[in-house]
Amino acid sequence: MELSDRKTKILEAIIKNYLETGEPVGSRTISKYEDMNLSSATIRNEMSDLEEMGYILQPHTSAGRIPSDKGYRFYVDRMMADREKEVSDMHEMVVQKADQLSELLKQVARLLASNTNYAAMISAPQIHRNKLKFIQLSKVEENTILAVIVVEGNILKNKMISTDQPLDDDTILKLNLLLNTHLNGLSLEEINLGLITLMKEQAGIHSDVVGSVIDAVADAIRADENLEIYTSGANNIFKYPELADNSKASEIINVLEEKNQLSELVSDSLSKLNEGEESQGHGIQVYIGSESPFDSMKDCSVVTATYELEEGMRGMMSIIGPKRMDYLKVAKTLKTLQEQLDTLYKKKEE
Amino acid sequence: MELSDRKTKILEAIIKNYLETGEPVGSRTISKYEDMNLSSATIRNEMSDLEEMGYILQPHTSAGRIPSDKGYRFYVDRMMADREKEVSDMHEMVVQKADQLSELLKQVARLLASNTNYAAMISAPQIHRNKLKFIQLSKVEENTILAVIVVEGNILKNKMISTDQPLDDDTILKLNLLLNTHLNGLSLEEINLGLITLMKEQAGIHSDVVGSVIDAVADAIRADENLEIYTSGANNIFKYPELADNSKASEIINVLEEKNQLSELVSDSLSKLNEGEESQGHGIQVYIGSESPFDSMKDCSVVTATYELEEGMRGMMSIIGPKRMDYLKVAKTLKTLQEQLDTLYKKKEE
DNA sequence: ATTAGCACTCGATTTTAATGAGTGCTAACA
DNA sequence: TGTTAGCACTCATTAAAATCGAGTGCTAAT
Repeated sequence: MELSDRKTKILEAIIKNYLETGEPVGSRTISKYEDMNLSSATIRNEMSDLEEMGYILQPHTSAGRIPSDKGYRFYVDRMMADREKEVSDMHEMVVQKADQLSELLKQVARLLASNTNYAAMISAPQIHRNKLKFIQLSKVEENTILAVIVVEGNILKNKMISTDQPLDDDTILKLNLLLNTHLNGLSLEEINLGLITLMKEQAGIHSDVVGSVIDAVADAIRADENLEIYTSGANNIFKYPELADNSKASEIINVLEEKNQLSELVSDSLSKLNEGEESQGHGIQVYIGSESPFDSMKDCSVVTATYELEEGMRGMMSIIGPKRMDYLKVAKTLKTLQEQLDTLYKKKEE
Repeated sequence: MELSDRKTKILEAIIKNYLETGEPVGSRTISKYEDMNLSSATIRNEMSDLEEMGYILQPHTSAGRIPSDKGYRFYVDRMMADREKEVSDMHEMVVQKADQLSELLKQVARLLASNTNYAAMISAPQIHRNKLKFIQLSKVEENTILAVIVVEGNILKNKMISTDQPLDDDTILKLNLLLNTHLNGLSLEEINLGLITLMKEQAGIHSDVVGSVIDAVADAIRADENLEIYTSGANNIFKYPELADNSKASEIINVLEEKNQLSELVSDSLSKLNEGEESQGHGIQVYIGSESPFDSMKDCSVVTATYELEEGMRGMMSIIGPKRMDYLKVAKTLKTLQEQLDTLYKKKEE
């Protein structure tokens, strides 16, 4: 069967109404719309077709219709297409510059949640081009030295290293030189066993220090493993009765708190974006119900967007809410913040 | 009225039963206990007295009795007193050493939550004796230098500083020397305006760099402001019907997620502990219902314990659950982890 | 092709009744 | 005088029944 213009119009009306009310919508309701000069009976017939086509469904016999995942998908795709419709009732939403990256991210998460009334999360940016830039050893205590490792993108890693014997300043200077001359500018792959052995040899009795430093370097470069994620507005889900029931709420809260599933989502979303699926504009992805990469979100929709803070430093933010979320507003909010983060970066550049 | 032995026994029986069932307990139930050779009528009379004295209350006429906050308090104090009763059915609860402090804390939070079936939180340790130990400037890029600041207790703070003109290695060395000779060993109070001005003068055209570094030092020393807190097991609250109702759950989840109230709790609890109120053994504090420092926890009990990771690095962990929580087990669990963290520290020392 | 009309369905809400755990009080008892 | 059996009463909870009404599908008329 074809999706006629009229069917489209009716489907859209159903979804819009359901988004607002959260209640199944009946034929009568639709027929009362001004620009819909049809009787409820006609609407019923069309609805019956739409149901057969899989766009809507009945929670039970003799109830109104609600959108199916397919129906939502139709709506979202359509909405994304004509995005010229600007939503203008945006809250004040200004990202303050923060000297701590973590503070900035927390702030953004909070903004997202409070503006949308859904739950929000944001991941710290992941680095892509991970080359070692710089190593600095310094003596902190008699038997303790501090290694500071700087990776491209100015990501830092600190490590305290205890030594058997006290090291004098001169030795530290030498080790510093040794490490920097050998390792600077290298990526993880380029630091091979041969190189490590060579350096250990040259370090003589201090080879254990070199070993520790190299471990720290490895940690610093693949920092994405312990991907930091910040969330906000988890309690917003209680505003939507369809999510507020105990077992569902518990599951969602758990996902938001334990974060490990979220980090999968981040990887998934980032990699999809990198594959160049930018067709849907500005890298905004929508997962509706069962489209989500994991089960625990099957009653929710997740809208994700990437952001780029500095060259190559990409992170992801997302909104988690009921399927009947206000997709338009959410997309708009995400986009606004995307732009703001972008601007913030540019300012920094100057 | 006096709390006779018999009243005490009955009160304890009521509370114990309520902790298990979560239901109001009636006179008949108590009278059936083997070691309680009294008829339900007698129990009723005693209960009536206990209610008058404020230890128990009726949710409504003709319902059984439940403990009041005062009743819980009585029970907890008593329980804390004879703590020789060891609970032995502890889960495997071994803290793995982690090189990242944050990983360690997350792990502990998770252990607490999974062992108790309540929500858990832990704060990163706060430093008390905050003296500057060491500053290291290094050049990272042409116009960027990195300042690493080490404070007593080996807390680190990094800051990237952009400069107007490029700095040569020699200048950096000089600034390093300048900063370290003047500032080492000083606390926040001791770094006064006079000293700062003096240093800026000596730095000549590079006074702005000195300024930036001093800012970073200030940040590092009062690091307690952005006190990190980790939570786990928030969804456990759904296991207790009296907390699982939407508005209450929402409030609790919110507190756990937004953390700022928790950090007040941390300060409160740490300062109380520092005042030497160690009478209740091992620094374990119990807040029952309205005893809690904030309203949002009025339906919960909060049990807190401090831990000490290294000399002077004290943090706080706590369990948040229903008033009818298993106080004994919770106290035991906290104590076990306290000890483990302690051991971990000692191992590190060797 | 559209629509008015009508019987029918079924979740939700309200009403009513039944249940039973628990109380307070009184009078009898040791 | 403290303890207890007995009884009338209360009231949340549960179950069952009745009612409501939004919504449907189908049919016959336009």
